[in-house]
Amino acid sequence: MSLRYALLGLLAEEPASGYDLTKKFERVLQRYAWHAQHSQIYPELSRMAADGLITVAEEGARGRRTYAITDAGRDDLRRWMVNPPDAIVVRNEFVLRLFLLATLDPAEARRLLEWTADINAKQLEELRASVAAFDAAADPAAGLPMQRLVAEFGLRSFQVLSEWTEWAIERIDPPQE
Amino acid sequence: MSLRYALLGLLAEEPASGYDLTKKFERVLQRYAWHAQHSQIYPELSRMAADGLITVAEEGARGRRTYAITDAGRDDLRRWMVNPPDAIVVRNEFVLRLFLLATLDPAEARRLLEWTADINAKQLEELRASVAAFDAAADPAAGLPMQRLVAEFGLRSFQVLSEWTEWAIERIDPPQE
DNA sequence: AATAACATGTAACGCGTTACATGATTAC
DNA sequence: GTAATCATGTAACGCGTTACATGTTATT
Repeated sequence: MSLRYALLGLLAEEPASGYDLTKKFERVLQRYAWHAQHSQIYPELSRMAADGLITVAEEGARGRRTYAITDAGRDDLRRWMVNPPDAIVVRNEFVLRLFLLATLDPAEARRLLEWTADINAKQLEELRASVAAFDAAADPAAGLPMQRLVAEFGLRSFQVLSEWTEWAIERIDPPQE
Repeated sequence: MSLRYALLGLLAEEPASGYDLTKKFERVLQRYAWHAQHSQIYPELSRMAADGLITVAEEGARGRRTYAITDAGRDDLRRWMVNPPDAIVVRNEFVLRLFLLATLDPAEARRLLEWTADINAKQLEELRASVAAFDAAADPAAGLPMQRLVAEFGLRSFQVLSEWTEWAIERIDPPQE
């Protein structure tokens, strides 16, 4: 059911088409929170419309259908948001590899960590740039919007992974080649 | 296919039964890396045995079957470990709620963050205790084993979430009740 | 004797991925 | 005119969850 609430949450910010939502998943949610492809999104939007959680707000060119959240949808979303489950369940193939690092020999483990550090550094740089652009444009008198709070969480998470990989590489057996 | 490699990885450390593996998932992997229940684990073990990646090493009381990884299994696992995908895909319902925090009013968002901080603090304490016990028993002359490296990643991740929730709560609109 | 923990199995259903399929509009 | 992007849809298959189902061994 998480897909449904991810979609509802995005539609709570602004109306969007299945195509728009697919792009948002790719650009943002996939790396941190949730993933879905268009083949899953389109049928789910139809079901959500049938359930009265969203409505077609506009029909555009190329069969584009822009959906908007309804009051019933907002209610449903709110209920889900304030009733989190008590167990945290995560699926992260990348972290799974970290857990199984001990099954590699030190040289290979080192290489995997270096790869990790690499792609992480790239993602951190991207996020840093977009946050900097946002901060430059923002009104310093106003409070931080929620989106900025979450971006901060992203920054700090990348930062930790970056520091940890450096720390771990230093501690792996063959200290240098 | 990640389930298969999670199981192979655990069996690479030591032989285990489906029951043992189910417990390991619950205790360790679920929170950070991967999740599976016994109903998924038992059939997968049968398939892995049929594919020659593991073998029944021992049959015990109550129909217990202890599996051990084979050389073919180690090869397969190694191949998977050193060939990570280039996109990071994460499913984390908890982080999804953080992304959708903006859909709640400030008071509710604050409550959700406080709940987050709470369960996070508990998990951090548990991990801290088990790491402290491990460090006390470890030989200071030997290098840190991989498992200790990963535990460090867990500690730092919890630490970041803890600091961030505190930071975010301070920045949410109604500064106090 | 009862309860908890150990131990495995499977059927039904729902969620998620891959692949196939089609067509319109925009930019070069 | 042709390639890229926009835009949607669905079938087949594989992965994951829930629920049902059964029996053994250890502890109190």
